[in-house]
Amino acid sequence: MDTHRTQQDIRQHNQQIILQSAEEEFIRQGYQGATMQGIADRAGLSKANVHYYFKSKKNLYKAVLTTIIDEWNEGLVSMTVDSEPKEVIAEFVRIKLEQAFAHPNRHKLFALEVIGGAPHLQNFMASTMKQWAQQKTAVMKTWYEQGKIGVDDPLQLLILIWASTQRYAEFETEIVSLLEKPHYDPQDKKRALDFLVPFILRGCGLE
Amino acid sequence: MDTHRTQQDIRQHNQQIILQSAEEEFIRQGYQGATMQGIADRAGLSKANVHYYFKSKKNLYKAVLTTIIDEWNEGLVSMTVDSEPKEVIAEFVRIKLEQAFAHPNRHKLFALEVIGGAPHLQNFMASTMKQWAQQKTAVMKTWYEQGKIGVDDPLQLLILIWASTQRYAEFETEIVSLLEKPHYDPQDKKRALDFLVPFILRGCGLE
DNA sequence: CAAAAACCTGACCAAATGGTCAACTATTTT
DNA sequence: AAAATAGTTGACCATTTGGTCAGGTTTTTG
Repeated sequence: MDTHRTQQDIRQHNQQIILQSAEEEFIRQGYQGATMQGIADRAGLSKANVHYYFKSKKNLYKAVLTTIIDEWNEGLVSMTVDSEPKEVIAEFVRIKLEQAFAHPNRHKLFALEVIGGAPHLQNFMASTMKQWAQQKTAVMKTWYEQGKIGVDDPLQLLILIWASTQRYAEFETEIVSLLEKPHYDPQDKKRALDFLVPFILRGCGLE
Repeated sequence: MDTHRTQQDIRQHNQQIILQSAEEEFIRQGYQGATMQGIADRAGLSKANVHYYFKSKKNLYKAVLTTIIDEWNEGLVSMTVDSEPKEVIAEFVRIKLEQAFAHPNRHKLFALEVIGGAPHLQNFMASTMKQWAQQKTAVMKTWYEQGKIGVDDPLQLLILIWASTQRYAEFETEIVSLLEKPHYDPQDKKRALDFLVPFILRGCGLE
């Protein structure tokens, strides 16, 4: 039918569909369990063709992980000593929850990596993530000292916010089962948001 | 040296060391990635001997999962309409956090299963866990209607408590990295507890 | 103490899988 | 339009791995 796809289109399309297929296979089967054949089938390509775009399984896996890490910086709340804590924290929870519902698979794969000891993420966690966390906790510590917030251990707060938002992505299977639905519907994100934001603000002694 | 181990001792010891080795291998490598040879090596037994005790890899994996599910019921807080919400919730958080620090591997494996779609846990999640959650949320709903608690969506609260406590087990790698330590030390559990209990109680509008 | 039962293992297989490559087709360039 | 470049694939291979089994050793039983 469309006999005239440019090579650019072909390349872009195939690379993307392979990455997406790989992401799902890696989540469902784990790194070792996922097969190049399975990824190829899901993508509707031949196994050899997948190898044409990604030299090896490890190479493909790293490409998938890179996508995830690149996304990590999206929508990071700017947080300074002069910001209004209530606004910043609420916005942070909102963004994290948005991401969790928008890209559950990426959160799942990230979680799989961390649980398995983060063999491919050590560099990222030891540098980017650690620095980011240290900067944020320093600001929050100042807030505490100025009496603007009721939490004296900001790292614990950060862990709780990550945990409570990302949970909706990582444990989708469990939560959806408890909700007795096959999938999330838009209301579920709203329910989570309407619960989490006030709850966390109260926890912080705000509002 | 100890030439006179009874067969009962041998059996018990080997089964246990195999289960423990398998648990670690399954976490580190995933189900497919874990090899019977690797499990045998870690246990200090021959591969054939592992097969002597557990007929197949799938069989061994199910045995490991069963251990985890059996433990699930340990220390479940009794929660009735007449209980004092503040006490019950604080105790629940305490127990969950205790379990997370005491058995991180089991939480990790459970999480791996759920993230991967819970192929081996569907029965458990659809029956035991769902019924338990429904019973607890019903009680909390009554608390809310009686004005004893400031949370109107108990399931969200349950999810948050699970998420924020189990996180310390599942994401041990990440948290330990942020703490700049090789392992948790006893103070870390205390820090988590001292943060979480008051935070969650405030979130619930208690205290 | 000898027969039975339980425990243990090296050697071996069939199946699955990551990866390669020569040859083929489609697109782009000159 | 033909040469060059990029995309595609079936067939093939080396390696790994779950699982088996005959025959061995140790413990228990009568």
